[in-house]
Amino acid sequence: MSAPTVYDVAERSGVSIATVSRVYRNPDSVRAQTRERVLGAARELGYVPSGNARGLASRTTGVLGLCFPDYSDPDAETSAAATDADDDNAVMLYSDQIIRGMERAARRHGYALLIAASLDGGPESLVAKVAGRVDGFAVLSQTVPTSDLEVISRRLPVVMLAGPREIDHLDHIVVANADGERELARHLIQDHGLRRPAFVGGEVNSPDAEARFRGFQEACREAGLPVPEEPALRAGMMTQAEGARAAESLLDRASDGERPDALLFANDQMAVGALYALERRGVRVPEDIAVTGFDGIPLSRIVRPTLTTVRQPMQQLGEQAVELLVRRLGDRDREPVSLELPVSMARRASCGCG
Amino acid sequence: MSAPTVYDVAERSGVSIATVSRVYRNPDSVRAQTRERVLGAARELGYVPSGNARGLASRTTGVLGLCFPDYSDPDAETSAAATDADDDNAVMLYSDQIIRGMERAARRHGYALLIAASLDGGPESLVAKVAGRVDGFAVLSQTVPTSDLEVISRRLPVVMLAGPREIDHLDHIVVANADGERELARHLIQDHGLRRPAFVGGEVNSPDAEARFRGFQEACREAGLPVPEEPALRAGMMTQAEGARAAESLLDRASDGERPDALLFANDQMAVGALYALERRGVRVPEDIAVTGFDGIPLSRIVRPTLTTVRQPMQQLGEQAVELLVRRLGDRDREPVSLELPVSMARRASCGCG
DNA sequence: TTGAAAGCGCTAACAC
DNA sequence: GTGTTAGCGCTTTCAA
Repeated sequence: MSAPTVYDVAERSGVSIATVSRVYRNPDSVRAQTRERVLGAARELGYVPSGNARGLASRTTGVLGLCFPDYSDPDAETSAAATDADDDNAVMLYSDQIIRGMERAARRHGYALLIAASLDGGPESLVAKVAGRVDGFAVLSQTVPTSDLEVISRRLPVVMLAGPREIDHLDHIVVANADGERELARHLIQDHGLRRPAFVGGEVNSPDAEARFRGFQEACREAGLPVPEEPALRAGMMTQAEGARAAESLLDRASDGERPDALLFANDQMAVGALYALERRGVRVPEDIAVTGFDGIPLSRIVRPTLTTVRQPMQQLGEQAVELLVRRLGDRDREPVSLELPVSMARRASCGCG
Repeated sequence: MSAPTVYDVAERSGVSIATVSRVYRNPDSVRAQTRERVLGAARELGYVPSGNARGLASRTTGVLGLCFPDYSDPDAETSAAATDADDDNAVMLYSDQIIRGMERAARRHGYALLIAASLDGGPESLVAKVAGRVDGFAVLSQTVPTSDLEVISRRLPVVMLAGPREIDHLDHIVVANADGERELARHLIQDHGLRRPAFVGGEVNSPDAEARFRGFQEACREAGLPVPEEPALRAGMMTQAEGARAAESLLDRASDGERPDALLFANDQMAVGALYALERRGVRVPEDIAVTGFDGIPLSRIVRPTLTTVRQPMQQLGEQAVELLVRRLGDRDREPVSLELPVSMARRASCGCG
């Protein structure tokens, strides 16, 4: 009593397996009466076509994939307002937004979406699993070893998301990190008259953080301010805890005269952590010091003061990823493209705009 | 030059296809030296094992699925605070939370997650697609015709989420709708001394909304208030727009003396819509009238006044769904279970707790 | 430890 | 319209 197959359905409805197959793949190519008979038998038997067998025979799966890292911030602080632990789970992460964007776009094109967060493994790794079950997939940068992608991308379309273009024959989408941070810094300098901005970055190998730093540098240059060679500080994980530490260490480090008048963080998590730390030390934001983030996570709108930041269009990123995959599926030989999605600035209270 | 297969790898590394297979399935059963040779050949060739072929041969996919309806509120109003359209996309939907919960739990168990939102179709429907590619899957109620589930669940584990138990041999998880609403109403009546609460429900066939209404009734009964037979009003889609309309119509309908002093909505979306409508009419919340929702969507914390509501543990729902699936995969004959997840109340400003 | 061979359930020519 | 017949690429006994 194993699962019924086309053979069972065919036998029960007195047709050939080819006809059964047709009923599912192309109903109109079968006489209505025959079709009903087949469908009837299928219900009675509890027949469900095997996606595997189908995929194997037709060499397509109708599924697109996404590999992403686990983006949750393990040491997020609970804000004063959000006393309920449950609420923190309601914060939307990058991955959630990308998934949403991809799922919708995929649906429009008739695909389902297979998702898997990174997990290391030998030959039988995450990617392998996803790669073997989809027609094409998107990868968030730093999720999958480049060498694996190198191999896999020879066999199916892969689009790289939000990182550097590690493999140049792949489609690739980034957000305008440098542009966004430049505009943000320019706003602080020009509109708020701040003169001693400090940028808190991430690790050197975080391309997003580095691009944002470049934007910061450009704004300094434009404004005739000293252009730092390096971020004032680098955080490893870019978490809230590290943002808090960074804020404190930056205040401690400097004598009053040279204390920065603006802290530009490479992401919102750090900026939020800094906000808490500054509050604890009685430093007022934005009166004593301005604080900005990057990403536009929902939390940035909930903290007090609300956080001035740059919104990343993550949902769009997901949608575009699907578009590129679908397009490449349609034409394997098209030129690889590299898209840059525009970002938009959210001027809020933490820079003095609120 | 089609994709390389085990045969290609086998030939190139001078072993049999069985050995190649073993290298991927059970590396330790192959001599280290042989293994390296195989792996080397695989890289050179750009070999990626076909999930389809694998699934077909082994009758398992290593994938769990989720079918959900599209939960986005098409006519959500932009709140005064959220002037930027982008921000609205950052609101986390049920589906996002369930997906997150399922993905994490699935990952822990070594599964990937296949997701697909409802879309209608003939024999080649959404479910069929998902069902054929997974080892088991969860379905949000009202997403898939019961008759389809009936058939499919004969062949693989299905767990029903957040609805009535349509098929009694299936595992099933609900949240404590009635309990939550009862507690909420009790709070309004006992702690805030409100005497004329009105419940705004959904369609009769929305089991969640009905369960919440039952909770409301119970609270009225307990308190010795008149127990309504029916919700004061029923909304079809339970959107913000309908919530706004409901609030207005309820105010218009009653003369001042019998105007309700509390509006309990069957979900947050409607409650938020009502908040906007009341503000437009100059009715103060909670001074003139209390408003509550149900669900605990992030927006409920962002609107002003903040919305008193009942939080649904959607992420847990996803996690539990995976647990049930995994358990059933381990033992097809276990008794079907029906879990009820506890909810928790969020007392906020819109009921006067602010 | 490795190989040979028989499927897994379906699709896709190609006949009829 | 419908049936026949090869595979699709892998796992899995069973032998060696």
